[in-house]
Amino acid sequence: MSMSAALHQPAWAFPRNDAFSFVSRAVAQSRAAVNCSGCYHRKVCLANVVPDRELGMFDELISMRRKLSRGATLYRAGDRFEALYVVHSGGFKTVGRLTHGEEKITGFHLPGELVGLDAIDSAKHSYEAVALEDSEACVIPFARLEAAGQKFPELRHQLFRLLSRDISRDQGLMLLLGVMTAEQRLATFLLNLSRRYQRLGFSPERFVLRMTREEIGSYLGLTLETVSRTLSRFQREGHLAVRQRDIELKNMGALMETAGC
Amino acid sequence: MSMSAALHQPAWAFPRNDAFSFVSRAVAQSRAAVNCSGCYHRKVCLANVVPDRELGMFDELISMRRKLSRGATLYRAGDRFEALYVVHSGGFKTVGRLTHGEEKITGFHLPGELVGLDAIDSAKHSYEAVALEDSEACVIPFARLEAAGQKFPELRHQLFRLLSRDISRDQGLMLLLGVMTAEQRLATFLLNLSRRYQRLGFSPERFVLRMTREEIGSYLGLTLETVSRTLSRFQREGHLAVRQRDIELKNMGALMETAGC
DNA sequence: CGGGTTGTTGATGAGGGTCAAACACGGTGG
DNA sequence: CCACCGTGTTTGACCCTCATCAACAACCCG
Repeated sequence: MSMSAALHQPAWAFPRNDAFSFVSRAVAQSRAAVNCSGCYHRKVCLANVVPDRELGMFDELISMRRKLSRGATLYRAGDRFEALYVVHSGGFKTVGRLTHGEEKITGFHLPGELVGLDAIDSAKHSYEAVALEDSEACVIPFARLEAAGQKFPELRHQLFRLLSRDISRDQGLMLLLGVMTAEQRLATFLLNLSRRYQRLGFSPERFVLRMTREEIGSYLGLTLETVSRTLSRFQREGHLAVRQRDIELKNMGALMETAGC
Repeated sequence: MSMSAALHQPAWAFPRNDAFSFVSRAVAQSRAAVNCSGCYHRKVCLANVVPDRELGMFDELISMRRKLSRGATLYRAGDRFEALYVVHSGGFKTVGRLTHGEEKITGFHLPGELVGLDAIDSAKHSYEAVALEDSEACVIPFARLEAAGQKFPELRHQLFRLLSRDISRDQGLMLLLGVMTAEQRLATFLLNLSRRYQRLGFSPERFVLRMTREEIGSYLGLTLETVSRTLSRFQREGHLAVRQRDIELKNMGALMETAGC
């Protein structure tokens, strides 16, 4: 598992909210300037199945990029499903609501990841996607994407794979919620984040959590207090160092041990 | 919500294991005699997007039907992904395993439902599918299905929808596992089963559980004792009558109340 | 610099897990 | 036919993890 060569600067050093947004700075504020060919994420995104020379096709597919400030919603439960979204910068959470009002976060989504797949079936969103910080999302009208799939079998297959991956991911989370202790859940969560940051070219050992303890707790089926206490315990045991949202994993082996993988 | 006209006899009266297998009796034991046009389930199955006169296409698509006796596995974790399965008779559970050996059931699958969607991404099954009782599953080679999708946009769209539906389902279960009490989980579970039986033309009020308390517990993130106790409590409160695996929901309203939907 | 949000830590208790005993039911074989 | 066994279920007693309530500290931003 080699450190990505793309890691020019320590993620640790990034001020909050800048860890990813430097990418978007480069493409400026315009909503129209969507250009997959030059996108920093094209290798980890939906577009990565298309050979570079055909990336122009995506520039037509992706009509625009939406900018959302922290707390703004990409879509709400009940909204008509019209498009999928690829996180371009920042990050999102998807939130499910039980009719009684209790909320639970069902996923965190980093750049390059696809959001909104659950709504294809009923043509309505049943969850809500909220920006964890100032973020950008590329809008992919689903009808157009499906049509493009007609011409590009590779793209179609990739879509199937991404849907399938979401199912696997959710089933993993179900396992976590069903059988793991608080320690195991948190260790698993941190290691998962670590892998995803690494995939994006950041340090897998040091990163900035872009969600609150409460949000982590909601995702893991724990209270914020338990999250905080468990983090403290991990720190006491030397597995990691945590200061606010800055995390340094000092002993990934031990974390894997406690995570049970 | 009208009772289905297909309900000729009370599900209650069926001896165990016969609730669904009468269907398969009719098609005999042969592995080759797969014929969607005459299938009892064609209206609730993948095939339902294709007009009746084109159902013949499916008879070529679905190469065979596998017969499995109780406890037999349809596929194992690690198996190469080659086909999806539609439950034809009986029922299946999908089981996930944490490396440490702890198991958790991630889903129960009744006739007409699709199994194996999680494996498209990695081309390997990461879970295991086991027959809950003597069962049959139609085998749909995925490569062929994808190819057929090229010609039938309706079919392709339906596939996307089914994948998406699985995601929704899993996210619902995550909510359940993350925030619900034991009572809420069990009530939700029973109501969900009820709906699915109704969809198949059986009574939504009286049915036979085809899984053990332990399996229910595993699915809901509870122990078998808690499942048993909670069922007893529901019975004491008059919400249902339970004798072994025979369940009669006597007060669906109250159950919905406690389920919180 | 102050008020709001977020995070830490402690004390207490409840929901549900664990362990244990006994029962119900469906075979199986004498 | 009944004794026997194994699996599945019920119920009780006890205990542990994590939720709840509460106070306080740290940080952030205008």
